[in-house]
Amino acid sequence: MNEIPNHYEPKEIEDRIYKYWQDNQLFSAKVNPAKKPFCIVIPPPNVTGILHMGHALNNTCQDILIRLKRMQGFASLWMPGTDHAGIATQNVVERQLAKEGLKRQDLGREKFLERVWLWREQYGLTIIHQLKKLGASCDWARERFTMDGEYSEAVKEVFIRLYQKDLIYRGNYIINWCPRCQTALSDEEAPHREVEGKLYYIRYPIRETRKGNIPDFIVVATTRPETILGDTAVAVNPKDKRYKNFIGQTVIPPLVEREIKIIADDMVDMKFGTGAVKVTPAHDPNDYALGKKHNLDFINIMNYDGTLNFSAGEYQNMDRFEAREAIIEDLNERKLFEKIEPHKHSVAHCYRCHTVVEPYLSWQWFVRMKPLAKPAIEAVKNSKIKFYPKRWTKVYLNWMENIRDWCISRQIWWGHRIPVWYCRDCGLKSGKIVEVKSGPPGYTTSYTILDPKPLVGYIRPDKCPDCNSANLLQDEDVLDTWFSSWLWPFATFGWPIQELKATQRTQELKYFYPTSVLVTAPEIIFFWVARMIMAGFEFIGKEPFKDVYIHGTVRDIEGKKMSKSLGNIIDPLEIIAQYGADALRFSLISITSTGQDVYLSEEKFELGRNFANKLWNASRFSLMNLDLSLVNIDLCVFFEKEKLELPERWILSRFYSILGRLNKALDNFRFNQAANILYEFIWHEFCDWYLELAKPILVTRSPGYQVTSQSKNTQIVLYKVLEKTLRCLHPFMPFITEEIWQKLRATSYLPAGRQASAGVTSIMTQPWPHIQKQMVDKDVESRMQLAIDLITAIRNLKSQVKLPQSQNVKVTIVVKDKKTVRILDETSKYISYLAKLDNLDIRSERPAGIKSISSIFKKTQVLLELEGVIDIEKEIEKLAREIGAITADLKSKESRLKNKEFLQKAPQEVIEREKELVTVNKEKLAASSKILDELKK
RNA sequence: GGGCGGUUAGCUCAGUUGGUUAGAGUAUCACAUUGACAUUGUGAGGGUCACAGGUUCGAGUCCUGUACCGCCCACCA
Repeated sequence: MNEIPNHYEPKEIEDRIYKYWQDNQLFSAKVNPAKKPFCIVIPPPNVTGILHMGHALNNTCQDILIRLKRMQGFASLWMPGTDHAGIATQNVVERQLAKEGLKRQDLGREKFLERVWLWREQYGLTIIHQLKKLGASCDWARERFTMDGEYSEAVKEVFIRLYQKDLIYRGNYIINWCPRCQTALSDEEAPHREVEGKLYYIRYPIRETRKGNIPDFIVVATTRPETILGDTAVAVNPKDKRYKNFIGQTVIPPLVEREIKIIADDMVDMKFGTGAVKVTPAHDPNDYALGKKHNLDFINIMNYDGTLNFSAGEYQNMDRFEAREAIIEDLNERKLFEKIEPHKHSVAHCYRCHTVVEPYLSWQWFVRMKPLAKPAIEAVKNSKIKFYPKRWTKVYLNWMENIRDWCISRQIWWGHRIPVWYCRDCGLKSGKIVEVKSGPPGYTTSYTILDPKPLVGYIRPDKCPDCNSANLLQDEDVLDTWFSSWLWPFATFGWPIQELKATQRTQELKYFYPTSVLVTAPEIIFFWVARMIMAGFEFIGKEPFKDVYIHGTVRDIEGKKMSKSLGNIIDPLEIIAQYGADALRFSLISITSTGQDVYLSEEKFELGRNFANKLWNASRFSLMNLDLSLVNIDLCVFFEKEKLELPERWILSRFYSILGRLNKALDNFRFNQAANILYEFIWHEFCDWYLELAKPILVTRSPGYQVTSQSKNTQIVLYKVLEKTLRCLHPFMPFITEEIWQKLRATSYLPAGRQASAGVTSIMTQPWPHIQKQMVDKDVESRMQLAIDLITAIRNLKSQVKLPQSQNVKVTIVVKDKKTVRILDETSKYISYLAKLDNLDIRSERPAGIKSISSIFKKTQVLLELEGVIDIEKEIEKLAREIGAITADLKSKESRLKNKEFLQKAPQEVIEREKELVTVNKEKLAASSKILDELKK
């Protein structure tokens, strides 16, 4: 086994192992009535996506669960796929076109879509390859794409069903418009960001003055002066005494040939600005409401691209921000500009291109959300669906209970086209379809359709039911990407086609739905999680998943979100190349506390790398010293644990102790805790103590080597613990555990007959270790712990006198307690070996006249005898300090034990422990004082 | 304006029903080194658990308030 390299080299191993898993279809999950299902649907990454640390964390969590459940005997399915990401993907392809000097309109819709599909074929699977690098054990045969033919049928089906239930409608409302992407956005797609804006105070001249005490203008405050051009009223609060006489007056908005009224409405906040507000119903949601209420005109002043339109008069074709500047200048000239104030406020931005979003009045399709939200609220309230950590429940419910209708139409080309047709003949004739040229000359005509009476269907209708015309026009818009992703947990199983074909697909949906856990980031709760829950109840009648695990956001070391524009990205693939996928996974998981954001820097991956290397070398050591023909799991003879030596019984007990804690942590999605339990066990128990104790038994050349009849047991126990530990670690570090396990498994040692029947073997398909309570022995653990503590105490003493640890010394342990003496008899050989002692003397009294330094540990006193080396003065000083500390501690404990309330109210075991400590401390104190006296002589 | 999270060692963070002397990783220092591993080993130093009150026999942990940092939501003209 000397050919095993003494450093773990992930590069050579990972690709080979991943191929082995795939070649043997180990990720595949099938309906199996004998097993319970466990299913996770992947949050489908965008086809434009490249793997970032957020993905790495997200998918590592999922892979841990999937691999764990697979080992635990579930039919464990991880459903993979990608999202077509309408706006994002269209933007990417448009940028590509721009390099060729083209716009999408130059190609036309069909050709453009061909280009997008081509792009998808070329680059769209990048992220899938990257997930494989990470070790994701998805059932790749099932990979889905939200634009797949089958999936698109599901989207259409859903649209039609909702339309038929009157849960989808078309209407002319103020929506969020991105002038750069030139499409409507949902509220969630237009997040608000705080900006340092300005508040402009502007004078609106009053047409006539009835009473002399009114000045000849009213001042309004606005952050968007360009919208003056669309003003159709000025509003004040009816309770506002300042403006009592203004109500009903006519004013002339600056720069506009128009007369508008001053109206009164409670909505106006008297404390803000001047208490008078300009009303632009076509460009502000509040003003829109006022406009409806007071029957105002709606004047749209803007083109799709954010330039001003013909309603803007001399400002036509100016960009909205240019126009703002120009207008302020002109107002200044006309003495209608009062003042300007800095004003912090939050402004909606496009979530794709970060352009400032414009509230824009337009015809769009909406989903009525209140009825859909009802069962989705119920399900979370009665814990049918649980959030981990719990606090997200409140966030979810708060959003759900205040849900607003969802704008689902997008004015882009890449996506599911809305399955709606209009009649061009009777529509145009009745003036309900208006043709508008929105772009520069030569561009495709776009249609503004005003008539909300569409023909909704699965396929294009032959003719118009009203006028029999075949001249039909399909709605130009496509659906919001999230209108397809919200169907992910069931559309990926072929819904609704499976309803028509009562095939295997139906069974699969029945078997795997509701899925088990959804693992995702908080940013996506509203976009996706909430909507999936609504869709699940609406279309399947059941929740889409039982648990929602929300992990934190990955940030850079300064707490900033990682993003390309900030240049603070740590590329997971580079980390994989440098440290290995296992190191990436383990590091990420260990430093991510449940639900807490992760602050990442590159050196944090050394944790995982070092750990992988440690495990590799511990295994290497084991493989060098194990007789695999003896210890192979299939040949393992039954052994009685009573016949084992203490270290063997100890490590077995420790393993089964941590297994319980590990299971509990995993059940509660405490991944970091689980990882730390394994790290601690492997490094600081298995390697630091057990392997060290096994050396003199296994390694002939080891200094303490002794032939013992126990060596066979040692081998078996070492093998067993290592093999089971590898299984426990496998979900976290799949590659290295498989590689070592295969070496350890050494199938060549299997008898010929067994080899053939064994078939494909992989740690992936091994059972998760079972709890064995009888192996946990707290008494064994405490006996071994005493030895460990004494060894540490001796090493500490050596360090105090600056002796190398390898220096053999004489030690006396003074102990009166008979039970402890017995334990020491059992463990003295381990203590002598690991603490490197020439001689270990166990006595009941401190030998008179020896010069030594000492350490007092519980009831035992450890003396290190070093003729001539001892610095008596220093030792006296140290003892005096110790005596002071013990005395103080004793004092507080004794007073606590005198406190009646403490004795009455504290649990018995706490009181016992305190009493015990008082006795121990008293003995310590006595011993220390005695030594002090002796030394002083 | 509302909600949520954070504040613990120089740094990054654990700490699950309140109970011995508050832990890890990392950095620092000392010592070690030829057979598992320098991606190592053995030790050491380093903390008023943000602050102020309160509940309790007992508070890093529970309650109230304050400060600072961060995030989310809201029709902040």
